[in-house]
Amino acid sequence: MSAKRDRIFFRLQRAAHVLRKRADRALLESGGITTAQAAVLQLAAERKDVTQRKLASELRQNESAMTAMVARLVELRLLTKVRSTEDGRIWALEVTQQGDRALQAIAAPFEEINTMLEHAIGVESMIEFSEMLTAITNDLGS
Amino acid sequence: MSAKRDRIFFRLQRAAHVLRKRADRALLESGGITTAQAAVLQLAAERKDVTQRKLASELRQNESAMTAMVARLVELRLLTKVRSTEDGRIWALEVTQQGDRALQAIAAPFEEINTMLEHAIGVESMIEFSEMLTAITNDLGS
DNA sequence: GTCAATTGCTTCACTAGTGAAGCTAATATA
DNA sequence: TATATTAGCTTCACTAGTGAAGCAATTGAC
Repeated sequence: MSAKRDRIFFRLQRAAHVLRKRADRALLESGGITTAQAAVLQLAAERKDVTQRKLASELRQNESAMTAMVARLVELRLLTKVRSTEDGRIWALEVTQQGDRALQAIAAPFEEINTMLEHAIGVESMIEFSEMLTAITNDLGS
Repeated sequence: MSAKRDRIFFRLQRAAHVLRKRADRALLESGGITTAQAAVLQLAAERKDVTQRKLASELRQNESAMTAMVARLVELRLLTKVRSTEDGRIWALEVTQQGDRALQAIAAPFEEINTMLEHAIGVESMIEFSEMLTAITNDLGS
């Protein structure tokens, strides 16, 4: 009984892990970036005036994780980091052309992954599934 | 459209991450172990003759991950690792009393986490949710 | 029975995260 | 207008994973 309930947690972790492993391989091959890097780049590309703090809170991570991630992305020349003129604590982050190209390169393979996901859980259950995940994030998020 | 589909992947990752973070804090406080360590210890406790290879494949991880994880667990005196007499490549793993105690100590807080999970997604949807996750693991698992 | 292939594990360099402590710039408060 | 507080970021030591390359023990093919 308890054994079975325990399993839900691990089942979720395992599914997420398996999926990420797959996606990482696909994205690395096509665009040279990981899913974690893609998440940050995508947020930085679509939002204006992103700070590391905002990225961290959106991704439910520590600010220290963003420091490291942004450093890697800058090193890879996918992102630039310039001190803001308005606030001396903030970094103005911007996706480079190379960053944009990487995002474009992963679009198709990412679609494929999502199609596989859709297929696995059934198209008609997608919305419900999505809502469950959002509920978990909202209820358990810190 | 594509933007919305992308999000499913990240939603799953975010939910898993949030959940793990919570559980790690709870288990560390009560039993001094992480969820990843709990997963390995629990498998080692309930199965007989586990090898690192079997653990790795069950958890969908690399064997190198198990080498490191088992080393940490041995260091923490939660697991013992003795060369098998039948096969000189295999390690006979065994959960120590301290390991058993840790597993007992996390049982209740783990139940709590699962209750919160159940609450978030709705009790009546648990089986369906569980099946979706299993489907993902099976379909996408390497 | 020998030798090639396979199995089980390890090592290495790497990404990606946590949480605690600390530093500097900006903002309130008195 | 000082000064205390807060906000944004960084550093550090750590866990936890990947994937490639390699090594020793076992097994299979002839």
